[in-house]
Amino acid sequence: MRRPTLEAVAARAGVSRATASRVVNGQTTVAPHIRDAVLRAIDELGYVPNSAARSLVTQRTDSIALVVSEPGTRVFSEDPMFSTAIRSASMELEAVNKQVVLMMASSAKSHARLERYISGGHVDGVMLISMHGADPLPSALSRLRVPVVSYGRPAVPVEIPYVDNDNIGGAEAGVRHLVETGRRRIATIAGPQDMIGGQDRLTGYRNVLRDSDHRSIVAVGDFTRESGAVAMRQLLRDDPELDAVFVANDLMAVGALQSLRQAGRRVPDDVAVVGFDDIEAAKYTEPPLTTLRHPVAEQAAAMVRLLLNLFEGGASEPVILPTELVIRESA
Amino acid sequence: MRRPTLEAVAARAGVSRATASRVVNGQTTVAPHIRDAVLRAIDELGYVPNSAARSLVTQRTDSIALVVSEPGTRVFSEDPMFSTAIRSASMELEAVNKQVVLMMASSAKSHARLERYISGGHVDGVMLISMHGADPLPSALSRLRVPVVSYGRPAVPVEIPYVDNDNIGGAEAGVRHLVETGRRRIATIAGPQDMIGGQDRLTGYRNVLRDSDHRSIVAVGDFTRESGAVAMRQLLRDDPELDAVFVANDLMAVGALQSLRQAGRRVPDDVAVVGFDDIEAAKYTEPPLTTLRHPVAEQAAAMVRLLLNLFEGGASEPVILPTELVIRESA
DNA sequence: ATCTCTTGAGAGAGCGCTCTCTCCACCTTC
DNA sequence: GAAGGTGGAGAGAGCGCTCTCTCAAGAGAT
Repeated sequence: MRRPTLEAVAARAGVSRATASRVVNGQTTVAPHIRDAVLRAIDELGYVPNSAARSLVTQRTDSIALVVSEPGTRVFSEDPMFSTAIRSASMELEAVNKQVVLMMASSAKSHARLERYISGGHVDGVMLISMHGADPLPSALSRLRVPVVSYGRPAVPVEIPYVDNDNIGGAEAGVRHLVETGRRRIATIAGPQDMIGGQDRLTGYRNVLRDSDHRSIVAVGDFTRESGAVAMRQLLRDDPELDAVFVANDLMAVGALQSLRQAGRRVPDDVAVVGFDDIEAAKYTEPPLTTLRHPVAEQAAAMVRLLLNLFEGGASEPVILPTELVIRESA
Repeated sequence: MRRPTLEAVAARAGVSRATASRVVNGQTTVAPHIRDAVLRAIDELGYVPNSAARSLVTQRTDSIALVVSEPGTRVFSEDPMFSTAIRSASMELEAVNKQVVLMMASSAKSHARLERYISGGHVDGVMLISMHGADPLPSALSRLRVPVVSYGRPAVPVEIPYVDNDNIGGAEAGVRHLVETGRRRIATIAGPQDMIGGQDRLTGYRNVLRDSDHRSIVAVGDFTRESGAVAMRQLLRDDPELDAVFVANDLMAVGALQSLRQAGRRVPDDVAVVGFDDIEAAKYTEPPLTTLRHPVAEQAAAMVRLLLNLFEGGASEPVILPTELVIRESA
C-alpha cells in the first residue's frame, strides 16, 4: 500500500508523466482542459510529490539548517531571544516553502556531525545563531561552499553576511541615560567576552565613560540570571559606592536586581539599573526594568531575506538594526 | 564541480559500487583489506552519501518533524518550557542520528501545509508539542499512518502515545500545601481550558477543595504573564478576602505577583502564591516562587524514546512523570 | 574426485521525479 | 501551396543510491 506516484496521476489523467510533472510544477505550457484533468487526478489520488526523488534530480532540498551554536544548555533554554529568533525565522521560511532543520551545535562531536551533514547536501543553506568567538563553525561552513548567513556578527572576520543590532550604539544610549540622570559611579556587568554581543556592549559602555570620572568597575557574566546575581554581589563588594549599573542583558539584570534587593539597596533610589534586550520579563521585575529594545523577530526575518537573496546570487551586505531605549522604573 | 558519488569511491578503491555501499552501510560481509581500501577512498574523496538518493530507495528519511502547535506567538517565545523541550528532544534525536525538522502550526493554512508535508513522506515520524483541545492535528496525523507521539496528553481521545507530567497530582500537592499552611480562601488562576494542562491543573485544584470551605474563586488566563496579572487583579476585585492563590503556571504567577504588589498585598504574609513548572525565573521573583517542578527535559527525552520504540513496531504506553513541590518564599 | 555450503563481490534493476530533446499539429507568411 | 514558426505533449535519460540476485572461489563433507 504505497503512496501514489506521478506515474499513477499521469495514467489516471490520461497524459504522460512529463505533462503531469508540468502541472505539478506550475508550468504554463499546458492546455487548460489537460491541466484540469491532471489536477483532478492529483486530488482523487491524494498525490503528494516525493521530495527525495525531486531533490535527487533538482539538486535542491528546499530545506535550510538553523544551527544554534550554544554555549551552555541554560542560556538557550532560558533566553527568550533564542526562541523568538527561531520562531520568526521559521515562520519566515515557511512562507517561502522552505523547511527548517534545527541543529544544536554544542560539542566538538556535534560540530563534526554538523559539517558532515551540511556538506552532505541535505540543506540548501545555513543560518547560524549566536556563536562564540572561538567558534570554528562560521569559517568551516563558509569553506563548504554552502550559503551561510549569521544572526549576529561573527567574531572571526569571515565573509558571511549577517544581521545584527546596534550593540555599541545601544549600550552607549543606555549608559548615557545613566549619566544624564545624574549617576556618578556607573558600573557594568558585561556579557561573555568571547561573544560579539558581550564585547560590543562593553565597548559601548567604555565609549561613553572613557576619560570621565563616572566610570566604576566591570564584572563579567555569561548572560544567565545566576551570573548576573553573582556579578552584582561582586560589584557591590568591590565598589560599595556605585550608584548605577549597566547590565549587558536583561536576564543578568534580573539576577542583579535580586542581589541588590538582598543587599538592601533600593532601585532606582540607591542604584539605577539598565538592562539590554527588553525581554518580556523586563516589565515584570521589581521595579520594572529600563532597558534597550531591539527587534529580534525582525532581525531573524532579515536574516532569512539575506539568505534567500544569496540563493538568487545577490551579494548581501550586513544589516544593522537600531536599538531603542525603553525607560521604566529601574533607571 | 560536483560532490563525489559512491561510483567514484568504488572506482578509486577498485571495487564495485555495491561493495562500496556495503562498507558505507557497515555491513560485515566485506573482507578487511577491501573495506580499508574503500574507507581510504571515501576519506580521500571526502565522500558523503547523498541523502535524497538514499531515502528514495530506502523509503526512510531519518528525519522527524517536531511540530509546535502554538496558540499565540507570545507563549512560544516566552515560555521556557518550549525551548527546553525542543532542545532536549533535539539532542536526543541527534544522538540516534535523526534530523529534526521544526514546524510551526499556527494558522489553519499552516495546518494544511503541515499535513501535506507530513503525508508527503518527508519525515519518518512526528512529535507534537502542546496542542489545544480543538486541535485537529492529532487525529489528522494519526490518520496519515505516520508514527506520531505527543508531548502532553492530546485533548481529544485519540490513539497517540504521549508523555505527560502528573498535572492533576501536582496541582493537588500545591493546593494541599496551601491548605496545610493554614490558608482559608484559596483562589486559582487557571490555564486555558482548551489545553489539557490547563484543564488538569484546575481539576487538581478542585479535587482538593471540593466540599471544603477553603475554596475561593477561579479566574482563567492563557499562560502568559500578562494574563496572570489581569486575572489577579480580577480575583482581588471579586474576592478581596482571599489569602492564597494557586496559579496554573509560573509565567502567570509572575504577572500575579506584580498585581499583588501593585495592590499593596504582601506575599506571602497577606496572600500566598503557588505556581507550576518551576521555570528558572521562579527563583528570581520577589519573593521567590513556591512552585511545582516537573522534568521537562526528561519528558521530551521520553517522548523521543516513545517514537523510536514505535519505529521498532513496539506498542507504546503513555508515560506519566511525577511532579515535585518546591517550597520557596511565596507560600 | 565430486558435491554441497559458505563467503565475498559484482551486475543491474529500480526508487520517483525533472528536464531536455523530439515530434506533431496547427498557424502564419510569402 | 510550400516553407517556416510556434505551442503543446510525449519519450527517455539519468539523478545517486540500495538491495536482490547471481556467481565465483574456496572449504568441508561424502
